[in-house]
Amino acid sequence: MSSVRTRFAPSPTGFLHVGGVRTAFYNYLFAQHHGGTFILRLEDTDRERFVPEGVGQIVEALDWLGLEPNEGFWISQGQHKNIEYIQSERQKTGLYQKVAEQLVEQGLAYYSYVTPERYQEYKQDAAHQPFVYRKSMEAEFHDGKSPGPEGEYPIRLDVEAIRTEFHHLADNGVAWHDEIRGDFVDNLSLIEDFILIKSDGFPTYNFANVVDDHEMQISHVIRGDEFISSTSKHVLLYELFGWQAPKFVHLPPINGLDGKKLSKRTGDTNTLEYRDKGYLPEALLNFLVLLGWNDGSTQEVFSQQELIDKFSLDRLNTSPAVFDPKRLDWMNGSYIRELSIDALYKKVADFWPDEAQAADDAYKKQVLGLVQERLKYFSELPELTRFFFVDLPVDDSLISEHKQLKKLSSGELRDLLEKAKASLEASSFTTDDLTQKLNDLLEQTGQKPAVLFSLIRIATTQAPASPALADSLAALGKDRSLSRIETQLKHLG
RNA sequence: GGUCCCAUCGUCUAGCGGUUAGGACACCGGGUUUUCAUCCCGGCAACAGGGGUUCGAUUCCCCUUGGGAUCACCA
Repeated sequence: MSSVRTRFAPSPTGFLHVGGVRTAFYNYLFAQHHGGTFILRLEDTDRERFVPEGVGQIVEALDWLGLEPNEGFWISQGQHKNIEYIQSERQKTGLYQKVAEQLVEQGLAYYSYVTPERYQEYKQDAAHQPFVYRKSMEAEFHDGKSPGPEGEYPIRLDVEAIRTEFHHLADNGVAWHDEIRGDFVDNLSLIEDFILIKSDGFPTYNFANVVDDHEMQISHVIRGDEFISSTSKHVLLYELFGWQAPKFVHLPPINGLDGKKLSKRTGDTNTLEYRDKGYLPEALLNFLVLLGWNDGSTQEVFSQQELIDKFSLDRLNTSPAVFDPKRLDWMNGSYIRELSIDALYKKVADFWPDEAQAADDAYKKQVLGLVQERLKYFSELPELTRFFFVDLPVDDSLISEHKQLKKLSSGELRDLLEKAKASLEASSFTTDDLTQKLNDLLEQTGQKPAVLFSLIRIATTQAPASPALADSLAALGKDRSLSRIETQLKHLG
């Protein structure tokens, strides 16, 4: 077993963001590539922003994507599994409190009396200058009470104390290495006395993250680059505890088309919306993996196994990528086209138009086969196939706006349709025979396909677009095709 | 404002000192006996700017500009 252990550690403050999916996937691929372990940990220490449904939504999305962890929290049949990977559960064991109090005993951390409000005032006063909070500022806030057992006051790290006790940190600063961005170093004077345990007894991200990554023996922390600036805090903690820090990889952000952070306006951000619109998870993943990674070749479409085989940190990009929905559509369409009809049929089960309810499987499969190549995502299915299941009202604009047909008089149109009707009445309505009959009709009328076929197509579908004419007619069948031509004829008067 | 990150076609990207700067998406033409799509062919389109280093910079260094992150009892 490889010693590579990665983790995805979302916060249930809402749904799973597609940007988070890319992060999860990179963690997953890296672990799989090395035969390592991919872990899911829930970071729910912020009880104020906690969204109860968030937990289920995150797992639902990961499950849909097939990113089940090798280890860690999961929900199976409504049951929460491995809750020891949930930080709020871990907090109940007193784990974080114990570690923090050890630091207090060592004189490296202290109970802090400053209120958030007063802290903000301090900051305001320090406008335009760097502001770092220090223990020496505590004196004026001490109300004489001693800290209660419930953690009435938060615990802060005492950086000044660290400076005097850890000379190498005082001299060299806190240094760390990012696997794709190189070396970083922060002077201790830049690191403020940050909070380890909040006054509600829950650990902060900066603290819990370190304790848990160490306990869970995480080898590689692959996360968004918004954490670059707080990594020195984490590394400082590892140094204090004498723990070996994991390797760090900070991913660039994913932006929307407007160059700003991906938002509702530039594309859906909720992963489950992609499922509901009918995107294939493997296509979404393939699209996302290329937003910041490539194998150096011109290959665009990768199977999951290929990605596992080829994924490596050194091919990761450091610059931001823009999420282009059109490229996703292309990717999804290409995945859809690769599917067998039977496989595709199973996947689109929930996307048929209401009118298809009564249709049998064989017919729906036939229709599906005709639209497969033009389907970009499944929720397009109704508009693409409705006319196969129900007679649509005659739409005059289809003819009046047709660049060739609009030149013909209704008499000429009627004449053509009558001939078509007569010809089709003699057809067995197999695709081959229909093709034959249609070709004969071309000769008989002396018309161009653009005119004749368009007219028949419009009369029989009443749709702006449809699959190849002979195929569509064969699927519709003789009765339906002829009756629709009849309807169009009557409409032309 | 302090600290930090980033910078090749509109978009995703290849490039790791010498290339006609390549591919893909999108877009625009053309072809495949109608439309839309698929597929095929073709086209449009980029090294942010300025200094260095070098025989030679898209590539290495610095500055400028632009974009972004962070400066919470959020993660």
